[in-house]
Amino acid sequence: MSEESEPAGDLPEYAERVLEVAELIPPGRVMTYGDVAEWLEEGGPRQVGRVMSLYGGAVPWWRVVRADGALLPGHELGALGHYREEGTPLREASRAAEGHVPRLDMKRARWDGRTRTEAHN
DNA sequence: AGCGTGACGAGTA
DNA sequence: ATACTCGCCACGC
Repeated sequence: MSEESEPAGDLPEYAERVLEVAELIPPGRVMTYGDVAEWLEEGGPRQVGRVMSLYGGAVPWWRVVRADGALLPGHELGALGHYREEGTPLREASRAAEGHVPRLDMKRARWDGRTRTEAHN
């Protein structure tokens, strides 16, 4: 009573917004944590990351990635499976090191939110 | 109230 | 390209 608390079963408004953006990202494309934060004009990359860590399971979490294109620690193979399935531009190691998980090709995979779905080839 | 931590990002060495 | 530092901001102890 004296203080406000989050109603169980519902998410904080900020979290809801973040998840909403995550769902907007078209398949084969990704957005960085920083981009999402900027797009929301609120919070920062770390806040977005926190939301994803807590509630990301309800949305295509693999489309929200780090700016350097590294896959999520602990979910690399899971994310990689989705990327291959969606045709997300990956930057496979030219060094052909086995066991080395490829990183995302941010240059091509990064989505600016222009609903552009156009060809990048 | 202070301190450490984290699904971050950019800059520097 | 990798490693490290600093800035950022919310949360937990």
